[in-house]
Amino acid sequence: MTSAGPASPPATARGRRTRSALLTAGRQLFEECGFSAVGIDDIALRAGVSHGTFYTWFDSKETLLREIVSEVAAEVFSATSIGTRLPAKAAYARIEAANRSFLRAVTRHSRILRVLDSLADTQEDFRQLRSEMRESFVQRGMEGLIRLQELGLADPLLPPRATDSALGAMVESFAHVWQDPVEELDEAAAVDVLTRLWAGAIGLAPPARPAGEGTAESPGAG
Amino acid sequence: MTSAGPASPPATARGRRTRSALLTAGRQLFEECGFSAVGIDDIALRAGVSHGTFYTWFDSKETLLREIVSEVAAEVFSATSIGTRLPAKAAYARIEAANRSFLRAVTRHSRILRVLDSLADTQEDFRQLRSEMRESFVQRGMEGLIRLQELGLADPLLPPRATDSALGAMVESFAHVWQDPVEELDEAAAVDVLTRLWAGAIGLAPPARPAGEGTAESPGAG
Amino acid sequence: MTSAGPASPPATARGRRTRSALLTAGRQLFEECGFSAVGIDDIALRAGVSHGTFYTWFDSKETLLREIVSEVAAEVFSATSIGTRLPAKAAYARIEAANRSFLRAVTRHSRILRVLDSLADTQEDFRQLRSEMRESFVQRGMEGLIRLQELGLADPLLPPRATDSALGAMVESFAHVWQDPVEELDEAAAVDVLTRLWAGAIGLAPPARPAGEGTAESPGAG
Amino acid sequence: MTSAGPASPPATARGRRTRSALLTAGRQLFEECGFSAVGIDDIALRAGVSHGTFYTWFDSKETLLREIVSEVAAEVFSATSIGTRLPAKAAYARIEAANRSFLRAVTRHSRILRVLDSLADTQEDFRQLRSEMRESFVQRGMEGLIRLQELGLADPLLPPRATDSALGAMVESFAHVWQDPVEELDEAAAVDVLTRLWAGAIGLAPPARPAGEGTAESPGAG
DNA sequence: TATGAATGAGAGTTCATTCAT
DNA sequence: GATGAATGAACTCTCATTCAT
Repeated sequence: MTSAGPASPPATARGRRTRSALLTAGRQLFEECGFSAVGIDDIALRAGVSHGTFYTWFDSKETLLREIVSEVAAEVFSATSIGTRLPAKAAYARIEAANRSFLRAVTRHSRILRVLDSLADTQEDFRQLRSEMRESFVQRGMEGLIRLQELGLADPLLPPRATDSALGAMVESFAHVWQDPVEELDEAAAVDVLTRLWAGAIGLAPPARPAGEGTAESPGAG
Repeated sequence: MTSAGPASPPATARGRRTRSALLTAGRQLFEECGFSAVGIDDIALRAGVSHGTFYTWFDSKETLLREIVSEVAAEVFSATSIGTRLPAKAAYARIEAANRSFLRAVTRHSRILRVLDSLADTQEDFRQLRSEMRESFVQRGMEGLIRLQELGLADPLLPPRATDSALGAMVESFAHVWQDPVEELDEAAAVDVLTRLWAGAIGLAPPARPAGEGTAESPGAG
Repeated sequence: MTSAGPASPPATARGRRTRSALLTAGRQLFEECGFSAVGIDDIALRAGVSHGTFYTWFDSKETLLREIVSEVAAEVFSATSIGTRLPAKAAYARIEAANRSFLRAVTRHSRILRVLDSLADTQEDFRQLRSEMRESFVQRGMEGLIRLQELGLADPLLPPRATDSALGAMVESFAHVWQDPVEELDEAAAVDVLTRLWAGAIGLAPPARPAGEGTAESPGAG
Repeated sequence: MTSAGPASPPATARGRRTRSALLTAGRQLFEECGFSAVGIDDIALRAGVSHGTFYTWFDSKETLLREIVSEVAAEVFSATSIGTRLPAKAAYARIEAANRSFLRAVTRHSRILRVLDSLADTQEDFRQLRSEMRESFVQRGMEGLIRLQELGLADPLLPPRATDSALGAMVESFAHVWQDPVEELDEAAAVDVLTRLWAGAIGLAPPARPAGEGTAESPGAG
């Protein structure tokens, strides 16, 4: 009889608090243990409510994840449009800005994005979300690359999509690997390396005035 | 987890057959559905043996995966040493060879590597295996890069570890993304693009005589 | 079961409205889905009130059903006394009147009576109510039958209680089966058949004057 | 991954024993408490196995019931064909035989049939099974009645389907009511009354020589 | 009175693992 | 070695009921 109802939004302050406590608890636990290792009980426990309350606000564990992931996706999407407004001649700076913003977004959400990854291999809708996030970044890059190729500033032999796909993957993966204590770079240094690599890869010369850049040598020590 | 028994190696031909049927079935299923979605039942069923027989040969589902993954790791490790013996002057060709071999290895095992990834976030020993696989590739690259920097053939400002970490991640991730039908590159083209990007990234000039390379322009159309 | 509170009768017009909305909604839903398949949520939803309001008016789901069923029982009881006042000689007409009225009552409440049936098998108080409803009908019949036997108008060999029990069950069950579209009889025809069977069963001759009975032939077509 | 498998039939004696213990336990409990009040745990407990074992043999509680009910249905169907082979002239005896056999079958399975009833109101497949059981009995009766009408031995005004539907319902319902200690008839007496009523209802004269029937008067005392 | 949130016992079900044969 | 049955902890989800506002 009872339908799987969309678990309507909270109507009171208390409800709002509970709901967001569950959201937070869920996110933390998914990040710590992965999706399937986390039980509803664990989430409710950490949120400080009874396990039945979980279902007052979410239809299922999957629904909860979907909502968490949507928030993240929104942030990543918005990170994607950074640097667009810089003037065309500042190509290097644009790439740098885009890299910084993307690196930052991915880094902040690294763990949950990996949870998403693991589900994307199996479930269609998560896969889709995953591709969309990548695609939005690749798109921006492609447009830039094509313009640079037309201006004679980038290697014209590079196929734009594959190129940006590879370079985007580089930044994203780097963000994940970077989490582990193996590397000791601060954000500025990481962005610097990635941008340098990116620019070099597409044949774009770094900005003419290399003098006194504070960031360039610090990573050299690592 | 469980320390029931060491699940001794097969002593008969029949045993050998059964064991490897389970190994194969397990691998296929893990690739198709991921780790946690596959049950012992499913594995036994596909291997054509009964339920309980699984435990004659493996202590647990995890043990099975560990063995599967070890095989893959060995292959990836060996792919890592390719190109080492080329003479120092052929830097571009060495990178190309290394990329081809790594790309090929990762591509062949893409799905199972992703299963490994998803467990590595949570379980220490899988995480370790994962880093070792990466590290072995990064090591080779670093050595090469340092030599090139000493010879004045590569950008001396690049920090070797971070650089190779990023570029290695680029190749590996590309291999995964490449599986999906979005990109339409054959292996040769993919290797070409990746190597071109790699070389450009570290400031290494492509081989002097670029004339008449069959692979270079075909991807340019995409 | 629960003895929370007596759920006092409504003191305001608004209360009266709410209470009867719940009663109506409950009845509809029980009829549509059976007792255990209906949730408090469903009832409140259909009554247009909130979840918790239900308990302002009823102690439990069972209490609600009990009240619904009581109303029905009252109607069935009163249907039972029909035809009593006809003169003794019009035996056939009396039986016919009783059948019509009982058939009508049972038919109108067929679904809820079946809900009652299903609970009566397990819960004593519902069982009791059930028997009382039957008994009241059987009683009337028995009195009539005994008189007819004394007058030599009915088969003296028939044990009155068993006879009326069986014939009463016939009418009641027929009412339930009749709901399904298998049979295509209108009420008049149904009453006619049942009464004919009843009268024949106890050996009572149908009314002497059979001429021009409108109902007799219509069912003959079915 | 794992499919809802049909829970294959037992391959060993132990399996057979367990399975039938569950069947028996389930039947007893359904009869005692109704369907929804019985839990898997209860069934397993009474069968003397762990609750997980239930699912080795049955997919769900419903599956179990379906199997129990199927057995009953088979018995009732076979009870339906009794008396068919008696010679046409022995109409009364045929009806009596049919009634005895049907009454016996329904009586033996009274409780479980009521469980079936309660589910039939809501679930289509159970409803179907229920109608089929009734229909098979009604069919036999109709054929007999039509022949008797043609021979001038039964009231020609009675519509055959409705008549037999009503009379069948009478026997069946009587069987249920009869369970309760209200009535004190042995089987022979019950069959006698029902058959007498049935015969009378359709206008068939009882066997000419009623002298010295042992069963006829004993119930008359009740 | 009415509301919406919280509760928690308990339901059905799954599945890695154990074990007698 | 292989088999098929048994196990029971763990899990997701439901819902009648309570309660603060």
